[in-house]
Amino acid sequence: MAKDRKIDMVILGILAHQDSTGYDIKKSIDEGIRFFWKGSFGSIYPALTSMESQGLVRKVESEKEGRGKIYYSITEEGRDNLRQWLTDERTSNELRFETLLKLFFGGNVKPEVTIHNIEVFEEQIEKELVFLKMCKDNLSRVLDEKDHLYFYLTASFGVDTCESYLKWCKESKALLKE
Amino acid sequence: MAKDRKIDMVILGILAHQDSTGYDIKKSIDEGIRFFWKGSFGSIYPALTSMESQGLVRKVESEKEGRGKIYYSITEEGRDNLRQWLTDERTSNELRFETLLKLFFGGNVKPEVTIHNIEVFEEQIEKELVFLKMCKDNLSRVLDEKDHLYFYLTASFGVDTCESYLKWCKESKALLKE
DNA sequence: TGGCTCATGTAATCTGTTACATGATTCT
DNA sequence: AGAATCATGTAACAGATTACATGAGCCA
Repeated sequence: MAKDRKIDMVILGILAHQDSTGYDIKKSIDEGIRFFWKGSFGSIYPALTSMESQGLVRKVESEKEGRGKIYYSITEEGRDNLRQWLTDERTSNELRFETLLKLFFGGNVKPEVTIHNIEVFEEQIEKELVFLKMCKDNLSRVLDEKDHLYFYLTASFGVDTCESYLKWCKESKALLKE
Repeated sequence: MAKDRKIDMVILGILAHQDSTGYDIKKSIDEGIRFFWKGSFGSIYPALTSMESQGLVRKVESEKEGRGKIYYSITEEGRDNLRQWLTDERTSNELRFETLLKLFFGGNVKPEVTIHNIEVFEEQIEKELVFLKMCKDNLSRVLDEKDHLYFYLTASFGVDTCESYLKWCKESKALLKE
């Protein structure tokens, strides 16, 4: 049984879609799931090494001696592992919003400080929303490919959530300005 | 300058509202901010010890030799630290939703598996929503006390967000059932 | 030639969780 | 008396980030 390390599952999921280098994996994370997951080189490379020794992934022989670039491919055992995790009901969902922490403790500073904090949050979310809408839009045009419906639903979640955040920001600022 | 450890700020924020024991702090976290923040005894007690040696909190002389129970109080330096953090624009907001990860990689299993995962998520959120609505409701009746408006806004964020999640769940399940 | 991005990897460190150990107090 | 909850604390470990070290390939 594989460890419960989530980065392993992220990597397996990405490799199940297409062979990738560690560098590619980092990009896939940053571009595809950054709204709800992060990953650094410092976790990706060691994970690849340990997963190779477990037989979950394997190095693809670099054609034309691509030198330096190391592509990884998922093995059948890796796919089994991935499916097992996907089927497992135990799922942890965590929010870690420092903005909400600062809001909760807002009574210790002037209301303007909290209003400003909300505005900073608002700007972050507005940027994220632009990005997510673009993803959703692009995906809506290629829904014929199997995996894309899932990518689309994920992007939709992000869009809906961000819009809900922004609505709350406006209402809260109004309440604080009273 | 204090470390950037977030648990320290959580503790300072709670102590700014009222003197507490480590045990109380854990309860406050679980009851007040669990929607977006977690904390365990294993992080709270060591943090209290180190913050005392930094002069950010101090032990309250336990009247009547309360034996065993150790109340902490925030110091002026602690308050300064808290306000400094509240005023600092740098704020990290992170989602870590395993459910979305499983959704994103849903192409590797039958649609029913993903639908079921969404349903599990839905149930979690429904429970959380009941709790958050209760908090919001209670707080709406005591908005006269200074800090309560901030608690109320935080609970509102939770309610709005959960409702948005639930709407998305319904729509996504419908799409997947096609 | 200089700078940017591509690309891999390691070491130090941080932060926190889990599990355990221990015992007091309160409720039934 | 026994169970549940209150209460504090430690040790082992997990999981990840940051900064660093290193160097290739490409473009202007």
